[in-house]
Amino acid sequence: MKTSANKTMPAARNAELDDSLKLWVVLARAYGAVARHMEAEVARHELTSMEFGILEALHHKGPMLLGEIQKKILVTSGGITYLVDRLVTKGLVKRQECPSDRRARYAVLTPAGSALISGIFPAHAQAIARAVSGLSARERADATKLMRKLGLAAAALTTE
Amino acid sequence: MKTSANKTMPAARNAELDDSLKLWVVLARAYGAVARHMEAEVARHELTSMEFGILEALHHKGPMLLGEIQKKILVTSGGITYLVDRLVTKGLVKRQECPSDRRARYAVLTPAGSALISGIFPAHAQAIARAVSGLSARERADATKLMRKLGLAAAALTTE
DNA sequence: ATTATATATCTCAGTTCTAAGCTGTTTAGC
DNA sequence: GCTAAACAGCTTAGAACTGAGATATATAAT
Repeated sequence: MKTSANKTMPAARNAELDDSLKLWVVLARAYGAVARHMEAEVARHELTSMEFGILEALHHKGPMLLGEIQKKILVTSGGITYLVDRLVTKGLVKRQECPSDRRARYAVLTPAGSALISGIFPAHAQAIARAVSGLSARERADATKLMRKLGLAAAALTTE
Repeated sequence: MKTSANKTMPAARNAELDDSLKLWVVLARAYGAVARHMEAEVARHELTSMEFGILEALHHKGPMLLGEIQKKILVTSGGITYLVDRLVTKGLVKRQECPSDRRARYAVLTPAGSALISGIFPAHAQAIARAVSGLSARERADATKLMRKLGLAAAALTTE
Protein backbone atom coordinates (compact mmCIF):
# COMPACT_ATOMS: atom_id res chain seq x y z
CA MET A 1 0.00 0.00 0.00
CA LYS A 2 1.14 3.45 -0.83
CA THR A 3 1.63 6.01 1.92
CA SER A 4 0.24 8.95 -0.02
CA ALA A 5 -2.33 11.27 1.54
CA ASN A 6 -6.06 10.83 1.46
CA LYS A 7 -8.95 12.52 3.14
CA THR A 8 -8.98 10.21 6.12
CA MET A 9 -5.34 10.75 7.01
CA PRO A 10 -5.10 13.88 9.15
CA ALA A 11 -1.31 13.77 9.41
CA ALA A 12 -0.77 13.77 5.67
CA ARG A 13 -3.45 16.38 5.20
CA ASN A 14 -1.76 18.65 7.72
CA ALA A 15 1.56 18.20 5.96
CA GLU A 16 0.00 19.39 2.73
CA LEU A 17 -1.54 22.40 4.45
CA ASP A 18 1.74 23.25 6.12
CA ASP A 19 3.68 22.96 2.88
CA SER A 20 1.17 25.16 1.11
CA LEU A 21 1.32 27.81 3.82
CA LYS A 22 5.11 27.72 3.72
CA LEU A 23 5.05 28.24 -0.03
CA TRP A 24 2.67 31.15 0.41
CA VAL A 25 4.92 32.76 3.01
CA VAL A 26 8.10 32.53 0.95
CA LEU A 27 6.26 33.57 -2.21
CA ALA A 28 4.94 36.68 -0.51
CA ARG A 29 8.37 37.52 0.91
CA ALA A 30 10.12 36.98 -2.42
CA TYR A 31 7.56 39.10 -4.24
CA GLY A 32 7.78 41.84 -1.63
CA ALA A 33 11.57 41.93 -1.66
CA VAL A 34 11.80 42.17 -5.45
CA ALA A 35 8.91 44.65 -5.59
CA ARG A 36 10.71 46.96 -3.19
CA HIS A 37 13.74 47.06 -5.49
CA MET A 38 11.52 47.71 -8.48
CA GLU A 39 9.60 50.46 -6.72
CA ALA A 40 12.73 52.13 -5.42
CA GLU A 41 14.06 52.25 -8.98
CA VAL A 42 10.95 53.80 -10.55
CA ALA A 43 10.54 56.16 -7.57
CA ARG A 44 13.85 57.73 -8.62
CA HIS A 45 11.89 59.08 -11.59
CA GLU A 46 8.87 60.17 -9.52
CA LEU A 47 6.78 57.26 -10.72
CA THR A 48 4.75 54.66 -8.86
CA SER A 49 4.86 51.04 -10.04
CA MET A 50 1.36 51.42 -11.46
CA GLU A 51 2.27 54.53 -13.44
CA PHE A 52 5.36 52.72 -14.69
CA GLY A 53 3.23 49.74 -15.66
CA ILE A 54 1.06 51.92 -17.86
CA LEU A 55 4.02 53.64 -19.53
CA GLU A 56 5.68 50.28 -20.10
CA ALA A 57 2.54 48.79 -21.63
CA LEU A 58 2.12 51.76 -23.98
CA HIS A 59 5.82 51.64 -24.81
CA HIS A 60 5.65 48.02 -25.90
CA LYS A 61 2.15 47.87 -27.38
CA GLY A 62 1.47 51.38 -28.64
CA PRO A 63 -1.83 53.18 -27.96
CA MET A 64 -4.22 51.13 -25.84
CA LEU A 65 -7.83 51.58 -24.75
CA LEU A 66 -8.16 52.42 -21.08
CA GLY A 67 -10.07 49.19 -20.53
CA GLU A 68 -7.25 47.17 -22.05
CA ILE A 69 -4.71 48.76 -19.74
CA GLN A 70 -7.06 48.21 -16.84
CA LYS A 71 -7.15 44.46 -17.46
CA LYS A 72 -3.40 44.37 -17.94
CA ILE A 73 -2.38 46.11 -14.75
CA LEU A 74 -5.37 44.95 -12.69
CA VAL A 75 -6.89 48.11 -11.28
CA THR A 76 -10.51 49.17 -10.99
CA SER A 77 -12.15 51.45 -13.51
CA GLY A 78 -11.84 54.36 -11.09
CA GLY A 79 -8.20 53.52 -10.63
CA ILE A 80 -7.36 53.68 -14.31
CA THR A 81 -9.05 57.08 -14.60
CA TYR A 82 -7.05 58.35 -11.64
CA LEU A 83 -3.75 56.95 -12.91
CA VAL A 84 -4.16 58.24 -16.45
CA ASP A 85 -5.19 61.64 -15.06
CA ARG A 86 -1.93 61.76 -13.15
CA LEU A 87 0.12 60.81 -16.21
CA VAL A 88 -1.73 63.43 -18.26
CA THR A 89 -0.97 66.07 -15.61
CA LYS A 90 2.69 65.08 -15.80
CA GLY A 91 2.56 65.48 -19.56
CA LEU A 92 3.55 61.86 -20.22
CA VAL A 93 0.30 60.56 -21.71
CA LYS A 94 -2.68 61.98 -23.53
CA ARG A 95 -6.19 60.69 -24.11
CA GLN A 96 -7.41 60.24 -27.65
CA GLU A 97 -10.93 59.46 -28.75
CA CYS A 98 -11.69 56.14 -30.35
CA PRO A 99 -13.26 56.57 -33.81
CA SER A 100 -15.25 53.33 -33.67
CA ASP A 101 -16.61 53.66 -30.12
CA ARG A 102 -17.41 57.05 -28.65
CA ARG A 103 -17.46 55.67 -25.09
CA ALA A 104 -13.84 54.54 -25.28
CA ARG A 105 -10.56 56.48 -25.09
CA TYR A 106 -7.06 55.56 -26.10
CA ALA A 107 -4.12 56.34 -23.90
CA VAL A 108 -1.18 57.48 -26.03
CA LEU A 109 2.36 58.34 -25.00
CA THR A 110 3.34 61.97 -25.58
CA PRO A 111 6.86 62.59 -26.92
CA ALA A 112 7.92 63.38 -23.34
CA GLY A 113 6.37 60.13 -22.08
CA SER A 114 7.96 58.14 -24.86
CA ALA A 115 11.35 59.68 -24.15
CA LEU A 116 11.00 59.03 -20.42
CA ILE A 117 10.07 55.36 -20.68
CA SER A 118 12.72 54.69 -23.33
CA GLY A 119 15.28 56.36 -21.14
CA ILE A 120 14.50 54.58 -17.90
CA PHE A 121 13.53 51.13 -19.10
CA PRO A 122 17.09 49.78 -19.33
CA ALA A 123 17.87 50.77 -15.74
CA HIS A 124 14.57 49.26 -14.67
CA ALA A 125 15.43 45.97 -16.35
CA GLN A 126 18.83 45.95 -14.71
CA ALA A 127 17.34 46.64 -11.29
CA ILE A 128 15.05 43.64 -11.71
CA ALA A 129 17.92 41.49 -12.98
CA ARG A 130 19.96 42.48 -9.97
CA ALA A 131 17.07 41.79 -7.60
CA VAL A 132 16.68 38.24 -8.93
CA SER A 133 20.41 37.59 -9.33
CA GLY A 134 20.39 35.49 -6.17
CA LEU A 135 19.19 32.66 -8.41
CA SER A 136 21.34 31.10 -11.12
CA ALA A 137 20.17 31.16 -14.74
CA ARG A 138 18.98 27.58 -14.34
CA GLU A 139 17.14 28.35 -11.12
CA ARG A 140 15.52 31.40 -12.69
CA ALA A 141 14.28 29.26 -15.56
CA ASP A 142 12.87 26.68 -13.15
CA ALA A 143 11.27 29.38 -11.00
CA THR A 144 9.73 31.01 -14.07
CA LYS A 145 8.18 27.73 -15.15
CA LEU A 146 6.78 27.03 -11.69
CA MET A 147 5.47 30.55 -11.14
CA ARG A 148 3.81 30.61 -14.53
CA LYS A 149 2.05 27.33 -13.77
CA LEU A 150 1.06 28.48 -10.29
CA GLY A 151 -0.21 31.84 -11.49
CA LEU A 152 -2.30 30.40 -14.30
CA ALA A 153 -3.83 27.73 -12.07
CA ALA A 154 -4.65 30.17 -9.28
CA ALA A 155 -6.10 32.72 -11.68
CA ALA A 156 -8.23 30.02 -13.29
CA LEU A 157 -9.72 29.18 -9.88
CA THR A 158 -10.83 32.79 -9.51
CA THR A 159 -12.90 32.86 -12.65
CA GLU A 160 -14.46 29.45 -12.13
CA MET B 1 35.74 28.45 -26.08
CA LYS B 2 32.60 28.46 -24.00
CA THR B 3 29.56 30.36 -25.20
CA SER B 4 28.48 31.67 -21.80
CA ALA B 5 27.66 35.34 -21.30
CA ASN B 6 30.09 38.04 -20.41
CA LYS B 7 29.95 41.80 -20.26
CA THR B 8 31.05 42.28 -23.83
CA MET B 9 28.34 40.07 -25.30
CA PRO B 10 25.23 42.16 -25.76
CA ALA B 11 23.12 39.27 -26.98
CA ALA B 12 23.75 37.10 -23.95
CA ARG B 13 23.32 40.08 -21.65
CA ASN B 14 19.93 40.84 -23.18
CA ALA B 15 18.90 37.23 -22.72
CA GLU B 16 19.66 37.48 -19.03
CA LEU B 17 17.68 40.72 -18.73
CA ASP B 18 14.76 39.23 -20.61
CA ASP B 19 14.75 36.10 -18.47
CA SER B 20 14.85 38.18 -15.32
CA LEU B 21 11.98 40.36 -16.47
CA LYS B 22 9.98 37.29 -17.40
CA LEU B 23 10.56 35.83 -13.94
CA TRP B 24 9.45 39.11 -12.38
CA VAL B 25 6.27 39.16 -14.45
CA VAL B 26 5.23 35.60 -13.62
CA LEU B 27 6.23 36.06 -9.98
CA ALA B 28 4.06 39.15 -9.68
CA ARG B 29 1.14 37.42 -11.39
CA ALA B 30 1.43 34.29 -9.23
CA TYR B 31 1.64 36.34 -6.07
CA GLY B 32 -1.32 38.48 -7.09
CA ALA B 33 -3.48 35.51 -8.00
CA VAL B 34 -2.83 33.70 -4.72
CA ALA B 35 -3.15 36.91 -2.73
CA ARG B 36 -6.59 37.52 -4.19
CA HIS B 37 -7.76 34.13 -2.95
CA MET B 38 -6.28 34.80 0.46
CA GLU B 39 -7.85 38.25 0.70
CA ALA B 40 -11.24 37.02 -0.45
CA GLU B 41 -11.16 34.41 2.29
CA VAL B 42 -10.26 36.78 5.14
CA ALA B 43 -12.66 39.42 3.78
CA ARG B 44 -15.46 36.96 4.54
CA HIS B 45 -14.69 37.70 8.18
CA GLU B 46 -14.41 41.48 7.70
CA LEU B 47 -10.63 41.41 7.93
CA THR B 48 -7.93 42.80 5.68
CA SER B 49 -4.83 40.71 5.01
CA MET B 50 -2.82 43.00 7.31
CA GLU B 51 -5.28 42.62 10.17
CA PHE B 52 -5.25 38.88 9.61
CA GLY B 53 -1.45 38.90 9.64
CA ILE B 54 -1.43 40.51 13.06
CA LEU B 55 -3.98 38.10 14.50
CA GLU B 56 -2.09 35.17 13.04
CA ALA B 57 1.21 36.35 14.48
CA LEU B 58 -0.30 36.82 17.93
CA HIS B 59 -2.03 33.45 17.65
CA HIS B 60 1.21 31.63 16.98
CA LYS B 61 3.65 33.67 19.04
CA GLY B 62 1.56 35.05 21.89
CA PRO B 63 1.79 38.70 22.97
CA MET B 64 4.18 40.74 20.86
CA LEU B 65 5.53 44.26 21.05
CA LEU B 66 4.11 46.56 18.39
CA GLY B 67 7.59 47.01 16.94
CA GLU B 68 8.02 43.25 16.58
CA ILE B 69 4.75 42.96 14.70
CA GLN B 70 5.74 45.92 12.58
CA LYS B 71 8.93 44.19 11.40
CA LYS B 72 7.06 40.96 10.83
CA ILE B 73 4.28 42.32 8.63
CA LEU B 74 6.32 45.16 7.12
CA VAL B 75 4.29 48.29 7.75
CA THR B 76 5.38 51.73 8.88
CA SER B 77 5.12 52.79 12.53
CA GLY B 78 2.05 54.84 11.68
CA GLY B 79 0.57 51.81 10.00
CA ILE B 80 0.94 49.52 13.00
CA THR B 81 -0.73 52.09 15.24
CA TYR B 82 -3.59 52.40 12.77
CA LEU B 83 -4.00 48.64 12.37
CA VAL B 84 -3.89 47.86 16.08
CA ASP B 85 -6.36 50.68 16.73
CA ARG B 86 -8.76 49.02 14.31
CA LEU B 87 -8.37 45.62 15.94
CA VAL B 88 -8.89 47.21 19.38
CA THR B 89 -12.07 48.89 18.12
CA LYS B 90 -13.27 45.51 16.90
CA GLY B 91 -12.55 44.04 20.32
CA LEU B 92 -10.07 41.49 18.98
CA VAL B 93 -6.84 42.87 20.48
CA LYS B 94 -5.85 44.98 23.46
CA ARG B 95 -2.74 46.98 24.24
CA GLN B 96 -0.78 46.14 27.37
CA GLU B 97 2.07 48.11 28.86
CA CYS B 98 5.53 46.65 28.90
CA PRO B 99 6.97 46.49 32.44
CA SER B 100 10.60 46.82 31.33
CA ASP B 101 10.15 49.65 28.81
CA ARG B 102 7.54 52.29 29.31
CA ARG B 103 7.71 53.42 25.68
CA ALA B 104 6.66 50.01 24.37
CA ARG B 105 3.27 48.27 24.27
CA TYR B 106 2.33 44.67 23.83
CA ALA B 107 -0.50 43.66 21.55
CA VAL B 108 -2.48 40.82 23.13
CA LEU B 109 -5.39 38.84 21.73
CA THR B 110 -8.64 39.26 23.64
CA PRO B 111 -10.75 36.12 24.16
CA ALA B 112 -12.87 37.23 21.20
CA GLY B 113 -9.77 37.72 19.05
CA SER B 114 -8.36 34.38 20.09
CA ALA B 115 -11.64 32.63 19.32
CA LEU B 116 -11.88 34.35 15.93
CA ILE B 117 -8.40 33.49 14.72
CA SER B 118 -8.65 29.90 15.99
CA GLY B 119 -11.96 29.55 14.23
CA ILE B 120 -10.95 30.93 10.85
CA PHE B 121 -7.37 29.76 10.55
CA PRO B 122 -8.23 26.27 9.23
CA ALA B 123 -10.37 27.70 6.43
CA HIS B 124 -7.61 30.20 5.66
CA ALA B 125 -5.05 27.40 5.38
CA GLN B 126 -7.33 25.44 3.11
CA ALA B 127 -7.94 28.47 0.89
CA ILE B 128 -4.18 28.87 0.47
CA ALA B 129 -3.75 25.15 -0.18
CA ARG B 130 -6.44 25.31 -2.82
CA ALA B 131 -4.88 28.39 -4.40
CA VAL B 132 -1.51 26.64 -4.79
CA SER B 133 -2.96 23.24 -5.69
CA GLY B 134 -2.10 23.82 -9.33
CA LEU B 135 1.38 22.61 -8.39
CA SER B 136 2.12 19.04 -7.34
CA ALA B 137 3.64 18.36 -3.93
CA ARG B 138 7.03 18.04 -5.58
CA GLU B 139 6.62 21.26 -7.52
CA ARG B 140 5.50 23.08 -4.38
CA ALA B 141 8.62 21.87 -2.59
CA ASP B 142 10.82 23.05 -5.46
CA ALA B 143 9.02 26.38 -5.66
CA THR B 144 9.37 26.88 -1.90
CA LYS B 145 13.10 26.30 -2.07
CA LEU B 146 13.54 28.69 -4.98
CA MET B 147 11.33 31.41 -3.53
CA ARG B 148 13.07 31.21 -0.18
CA LYS B 149 16.46 31.61 -1.85
CA LEU B 150 15.20 34.44 -4.06
CA GLY B 151 13.55 36.26 -1.20
CA LEU B 152 16.56 36.06 1.09
CA ALA B 153 18.96 37.20 -1.62
CA ALA B 154 16.76 40.12 -2.70
CA ALA B 155 16.15 41.21 0.88
CA ALA B 156 19.89 41.07 1.58
CA LEU B 157 20.51 43.46 -1.32
CA THR B 158 18.15 45.99 0.25
CA THR B 159 20.09 46.24 3.49
CA GLU B 160 23.50 46.32 1.86
C1' DA C 1 24.83 63.74 36.83
C1' DT C 2 24.22 65.71 32.28
C1' DT C 3 23.87 65.77 27.77
C1' DA C 4 23.30 63.61 23.38
C1' DT C 5 21.54 60.10 20.77
C1' DA C 6 18.65 56.30 19.80
C1' DT C 7 14.21 54.04 20.24
C1' DA C 8 8.91 53.05 20.58
C1' DT C 9 4.85 54.68 19.65
C1' DC C 10 1.56 58.15 18.22
C1' DT C 11 -0.32 62.05 15.39
C1' DC C 12 -1.72 64.11 11.31
C1' DA C 13 -1.66 65.47 6.61
C1' DG C 14 -1.44 63.63 2.23
C1' DT C 15 -1.26 59.66 -1.36
C1' DT C 16 -3.07 55.85 -3.71
C1' DC C 17 -6.11 53.36 -4.43
C1' DT C 18 -11.38 50.75 -4.19
C1' DA C 19 -16.51 50.33 -4.45
C1' DA C 20 -20.66 51.91 -5.82
C1' DG C 21 -23.19 54.44 -8.55
C1' DC C 22 -23.70 57.71 -12.76
C1' DT C 23 -23.60 59.18 -17.73
C1' DG C 24 -23.31 58.52 -22.31
C1' DT C 25 -22.88 54.95 -25.98
C1' DT C 26 -23.32 50.57 -28.16
C1' DT C 27 -25.40 46.10 -29.01
C1' DA C 28 -29.11 42.60 -28.88
C1' DG C 29 -33.78 41.10 -28.90
C1' DC C 30 -38.20 41.82 -30.30
C1' DG D 1 -36.95 51.05 -35.26
C1' DC D 2 -37.38 50.67 -30.30
C1' DT D 3 -36.54 49.15 -25.97
C1' DA D 4 -33.46 46.60 -22.73
C1' DA D 5 -29.25 45.10 -21.48
C1' DA D 6 -24.35 45.49 -21.51
C1' DC D 7 -20.42 48.32 -21.60
C1' DA D 8 -16.58 52.27 -21.26
C1' DG D 9 -15.18 55.57 -18.66
C1' DC D 10 -15.95 59.16 -14.92
C1' DT D 11 -17.32 60.85 -10.18
C1' DT D 12 -17.45 60.67 -5.34
C1' DA D 13 -16.81 59.12 -0.71
C1' DG D 14 -14.00 56.82 1.95
C1' DA D 15 -10.57 52.89 3.22
C1' DA D 16 -5.85 51.72 3.93
C1' DC D 17 -2.18 52.97 4.16
C1' DT D 18 2.79 56.16 4.04
C1' DG D 19 6.07 59.74 5.63
C1' DA D 20 7.48 63.30 8.44
C1' DG D 21 7.53 65.04 12.63
C1' DA D 22 6.19 65.01 17.84
C1' DT D 23 6.46 62.95 22.44
C1' DA D 24 8.08 60.23 25.92
C1' DT D 25 11.39 57.07 27.43
C1' DA D 26 15.75 54.59 27.41
C1' DT D 27 20.75 54.16 26.64
C1' DA D 28 25.45 55.89 25.98
C1' DA D 29 29.08 59.22 26.36
C1' DT D 30 31.28 62.64 28.76
